[in-house]
Amino acid sequence: MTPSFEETFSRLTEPQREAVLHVDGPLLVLAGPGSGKTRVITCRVANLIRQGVRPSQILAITFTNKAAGEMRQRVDAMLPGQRLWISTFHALGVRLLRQYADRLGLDKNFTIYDQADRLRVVKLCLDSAAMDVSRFTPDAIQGAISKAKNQLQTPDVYARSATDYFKQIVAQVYEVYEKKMRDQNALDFDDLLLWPALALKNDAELRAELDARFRYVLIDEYQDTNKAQYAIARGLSVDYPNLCVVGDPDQSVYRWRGSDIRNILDFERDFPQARVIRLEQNFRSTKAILRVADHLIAHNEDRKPKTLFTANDEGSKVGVLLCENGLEEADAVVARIKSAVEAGQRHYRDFAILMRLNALSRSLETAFVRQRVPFQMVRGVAFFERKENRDILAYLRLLLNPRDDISFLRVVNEPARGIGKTSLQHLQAYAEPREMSLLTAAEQVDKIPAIKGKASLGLKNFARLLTELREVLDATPDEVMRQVIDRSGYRRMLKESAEPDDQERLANVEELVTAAHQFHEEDNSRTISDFLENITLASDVDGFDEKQDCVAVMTLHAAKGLEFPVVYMIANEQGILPHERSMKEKAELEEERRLAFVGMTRAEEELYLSYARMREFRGQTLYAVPSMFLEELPHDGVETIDLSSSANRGSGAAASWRSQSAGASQGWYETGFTSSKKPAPRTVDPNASDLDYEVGTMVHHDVYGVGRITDISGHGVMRKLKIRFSTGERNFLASKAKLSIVQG
DNA sequence: ATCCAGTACGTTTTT
DNA sequence: CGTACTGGAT
Repeated sequence: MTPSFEETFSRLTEPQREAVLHVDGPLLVLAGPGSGKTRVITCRVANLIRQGVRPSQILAITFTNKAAGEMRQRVDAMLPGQRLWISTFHALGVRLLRQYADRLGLDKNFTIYDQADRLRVVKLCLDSAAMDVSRFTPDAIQGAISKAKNQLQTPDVYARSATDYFKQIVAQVYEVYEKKMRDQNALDFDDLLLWPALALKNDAELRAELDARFRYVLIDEYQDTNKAQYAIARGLSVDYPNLCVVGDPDQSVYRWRGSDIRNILDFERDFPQARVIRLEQNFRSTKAILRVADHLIAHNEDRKPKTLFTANDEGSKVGVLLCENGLEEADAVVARIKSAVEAGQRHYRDFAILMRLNALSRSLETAFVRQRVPFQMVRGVAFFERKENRDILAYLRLLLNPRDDISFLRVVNEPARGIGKTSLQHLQAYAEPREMSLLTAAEQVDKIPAIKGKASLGLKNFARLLTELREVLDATPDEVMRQVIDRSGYRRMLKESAEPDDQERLANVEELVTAAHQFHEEDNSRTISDFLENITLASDVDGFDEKQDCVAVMTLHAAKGLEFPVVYMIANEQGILPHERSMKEKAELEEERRLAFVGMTRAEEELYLSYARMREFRGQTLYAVPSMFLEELPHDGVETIDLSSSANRGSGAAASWRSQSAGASQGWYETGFTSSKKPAPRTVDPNASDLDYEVGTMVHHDVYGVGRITDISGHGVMRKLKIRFSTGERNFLASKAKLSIVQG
């Protein structure tokens, strides 16, 4: 399927070939959007191997695991069976830290804490240090710590530079935070970069060893590297400065996460002998799309100008769609996609809808369900963030790392074991001075006089449960998980619950087991520990499956690196794109513009930018202002299409609404067109499932047998059915439950 | 210890 | 409009 090296090489342009044939010494490839970057990187790796470089000496860094997987596949197609190291920076960090754990004073079974976990840790720090930080949110403190780590600042270094009051508070918390993390044998995302970076800096021997091991280093999306990542790249390229970085400053969109655009802008200064190659021919988009995107990005002052060009067709003009409100925008976009597919022009997989905020996905979801158009929300991680799944994962983490107090606290009373807040306070008071994990303390609960009765018994049972479960850790990942779910009582808790949502939770937990099973099927050497690591390091796009024939919905950030025949960018309004929190500083605003640029350049043939006259926000409907970026497009390059209901009604209604006061807009709000709590009439809201349920319908369920629907509530995917079986009444989600209608 | 009602509070973007 | 957390009652 994938063409051979010769075939691919023969079709490359001159600058592309130049990049591919470059072997030794530093190389900077400035690759515009759609410039065949992936092809060039893959070919270059293949060429290195053909030139006699051992695959094990090549390290390729990608931005997501998905990109890593794809590159591995492509290289394998050209040169089958070669084992080279392709991963993200974070995955590289984990592997190095596990391998060199002893040398760095780490326990190699460390747990990786995500955003939510580290916030818990910060809160624990604030509690235990009894600090008055009411002026600052834990989140702000956590953010400051993360930023410090991105800058390679350890607590002592940070403390020295802490000038203002906030920083002084952060410095104190940072120190306690680090101690807690060490006690719990946990590392956060930033540590996965910080530790390797510091190790390379401080351990000359280790640095030399790794530098020699990875003689050829290749980094994609280099414009989005931060200081720690830069230090890693640099440390691996001293004795063997064969560092090839690929990127596009105009696509740098992670400044807020510590990325430093200077890394790419200053590459030539860091490596004066560097070869610089520009890839400016675009193979992806039509002339019309490229011209509009290029015109927009030219408004950024802080950039290296470049000339993008394409030999592709002119194509149709970029469409700017005006809608009445967010709901109609979602409906209109989905309807247009649907009719294009039904006209036989396109497949659903040809379309992507891109948005600035995840919060915008809700109205889209309803529109998709209502119009019965298949779609995938590219937000793979969300599933694992559901409470029930996090609980099960916490059990597993605690099994693998008994010192993980965060996970302990999460599940010790889930399901309820009669262990309340006060008992846990006693437990913590016992454990802390003894430098003991909470689980160890629980094992010796008999020595804690303050805890007695039900709580004492509960803790003992919990400790015993974990000891027992630890014995099954060698089983397959899905089996371990099943054991956890069953023996912890979690399954029973959900199964016997009367809560309507708990049946869905049970289904989610089952799905988690399936995921673990599939993970093991793909490669049966992988363990439960690998599974957890995989989930934690997964990015949103990792869950995106382009083979499925459905419309892809994702954030602009997630869309980086992807391409689609037709792209819809929604909510092009001031405050959303650019985001209101990024409008004050010029540097931030320019990043927003780059984000818009990234979105627009994902499109191959058609591009539409929509915005609404009114947008619902925190339950209130407000007038929206079109994005300033729309004004920055070439006027003759776009075609405006008014889809708003006022235009369709052909009245002057829009003008009168516009002139109305806030009080009048409240009246509009109450008419039920926006966020009315009243369920919409059934005629405009067919249910999510193909089956038409009504109260009184007799249905069959695989587990409970035949029953009668007694109540229906909710809409779309959240449509709920109450069904009375001979064994009692139960609630189901219409879209999830395995039900069939019983005739007669 | 647990449950519930009431309220404060908040929204970028993510490895 | 949600949710996440608090403080009350049971």
